[in-house]
Amino acid sequence: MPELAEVEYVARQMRMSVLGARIAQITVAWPRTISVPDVPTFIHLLSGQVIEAIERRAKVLLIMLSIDLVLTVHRRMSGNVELLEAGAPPPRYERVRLELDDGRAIAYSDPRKFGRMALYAGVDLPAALADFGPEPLDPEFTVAVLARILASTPRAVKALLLDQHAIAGLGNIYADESLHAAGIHPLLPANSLSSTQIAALHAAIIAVLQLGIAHGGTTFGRHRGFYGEVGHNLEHLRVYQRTGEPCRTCGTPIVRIVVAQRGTHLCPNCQPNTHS
DNA sequence: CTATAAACCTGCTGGC
DNA sequence: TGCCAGCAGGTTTATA
Repeated sequence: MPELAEVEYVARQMRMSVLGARIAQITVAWPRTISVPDVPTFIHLLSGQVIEAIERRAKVLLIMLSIDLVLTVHRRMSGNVELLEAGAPPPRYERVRLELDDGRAIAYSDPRKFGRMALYAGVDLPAALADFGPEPLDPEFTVAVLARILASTPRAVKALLLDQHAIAGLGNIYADESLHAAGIHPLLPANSLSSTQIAALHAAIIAVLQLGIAHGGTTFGRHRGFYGEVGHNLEHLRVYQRTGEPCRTCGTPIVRIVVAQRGTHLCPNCQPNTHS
């Protein structure tokens, strides 16, 4: 769920509502949520910081603070970042809470406890984010860039799309949706795709992500927006979690296979296991 | 380099 | 209704 589209949507919401707010008090209910630095230092450094900007890289939310500090949040499988109005009850599974000096609070909840927060000095941020591939929605992500990534390996194309070192921000949902929209079978070797297929995949990745953002993300399970609301992209998905249901393009039942240890959904008619 | 499995965690679903 | 196995949006690390 929290893939690029979900993180981007929340980042945009945060820009509308918490820029300029000061963090007054920090509570850490599950210490392992904080990967770096240690919890006492984390709390000490964060206290009194003003939220100056909100950005995103891959699936990581970046909260830029005063005094050249950056708070990063990776929600992994089940994390949510939500705004609590003054007096609002905490969400279930709250792991970290940032109380703002205006009475509101930013709550991080995460039932599975996989998500992580970290605090970096600005100078250390580039190194922390260095291993990500290009941003799919950045103008620099051209067909030629995608072609070069695909040509570099014989791995299954779906496995490559999930690899954050290759391309940043795609997860299981949007990888499946991108491949369906492009008419490409997930098991095809990445370096076997035709130039026509590469161009189709490039367009599909961008379209699928932009649609996901426009719909407020895909709530399959527990993704929530910054104001606690569900995203509506689930009803627009064409293959993900639709095993056995008719393809919205041709009516053929959607099939589920396993690729790179991940459930993978495809239309065997729209996504033939061949090139051209 | 590539692939696979396990680990980190808990909740939910489906089968019996 | 109740219990249990298996599965889930992600990433990292160890092993082959």
